Amino acid sequence: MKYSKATNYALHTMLNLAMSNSSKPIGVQTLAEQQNVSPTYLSKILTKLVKEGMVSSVSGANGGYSLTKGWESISFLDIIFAIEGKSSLFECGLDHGPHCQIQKVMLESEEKMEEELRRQTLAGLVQTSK
Amino acid sequence: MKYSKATNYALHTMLNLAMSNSSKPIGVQTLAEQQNVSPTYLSKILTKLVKEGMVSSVSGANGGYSLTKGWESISFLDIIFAIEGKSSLFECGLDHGPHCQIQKVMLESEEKMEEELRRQTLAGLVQTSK
DNA sequence: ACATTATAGAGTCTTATAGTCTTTGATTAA
DNA sequence: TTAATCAAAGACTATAAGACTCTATAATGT
Ligand code: SF4
Ligand code: SF4
Repeated sequence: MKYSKATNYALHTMLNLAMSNSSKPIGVQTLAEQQNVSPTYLSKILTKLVKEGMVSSVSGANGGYSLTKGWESISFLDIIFAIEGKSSLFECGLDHGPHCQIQKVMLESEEKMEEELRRQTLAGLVQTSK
Repeated sequence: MKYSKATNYALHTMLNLAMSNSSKPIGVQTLAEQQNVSPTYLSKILTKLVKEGMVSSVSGANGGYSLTKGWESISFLDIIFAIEGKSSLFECGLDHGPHCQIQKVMLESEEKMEEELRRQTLAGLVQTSK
């Protein structure tokens, strides 16, 4: 069980966008160079972030990607969910009702991690990264 | 990113062993029936648990598996680590030193989950499951 | 000896991840 | 209005991981 590389790329890209804070959008070409990843692949990842409303894109010359308003409060969890999906890490298939302790423990522990990931915002990341 | 089915089997098997608490070992055949999984596959999972010292096995007629002494304090995390391995969920490959905030956040959040999984023991599970 | 049961390894099947290539569509600058 | 520039979408391929299966071997009790 590992985070996908796509999640890694997404986190770094969001940090890059947040740091550069230029008014003009940044092209996928540039973003890709900073992480040794192919532009076409990164663009698929960026499209997911756009669909979640964290990033806005503009086509055409001088186009590219930029963070949307309110980016400061985007959390790690938001980014991770955008890429990995929102479903639980533990799924047994069956459902033996509310007395199932296994599920309870697994889900609660996962929730602890998510709480922390929700607490950490892009703004906080930028703050400590520069 | 999901837990593997093997982890699921391992957790259920450990619970089954803990609940049945018979003095005689239980064969993989029996353990497999309780979860609709093939005996040969479950045996591979059990072998991992044996190697971690949580379960002891005896070959031959009337053989099978049983929990080792001190099973009460085995945690969810112990079981999960035995199957999934102990490496971190987030690995970026590179290492940009201690000022890397991305890694810091990811690892700390993971640690929160593990704390909780460490707190939950087999004994506690049995207690609330019967 | 013989039946029973765990262990080990190779081998298969399926699914998910990671990535490429190509086409289309939007936008801007000339 | 045309050409260049960029994102979006989809089909496609490749690699790796997960989820098994099969067979052979070793240990143990009767
Ligand atoms: S006991 Fe709980 S974890 Fe196990 S199969 Fe039933 S619902 Fe799922
Ligand atoms: S910045 Fe941190 S997470 Fe990113 S590659 Fe460097 S060490 Fe890894």
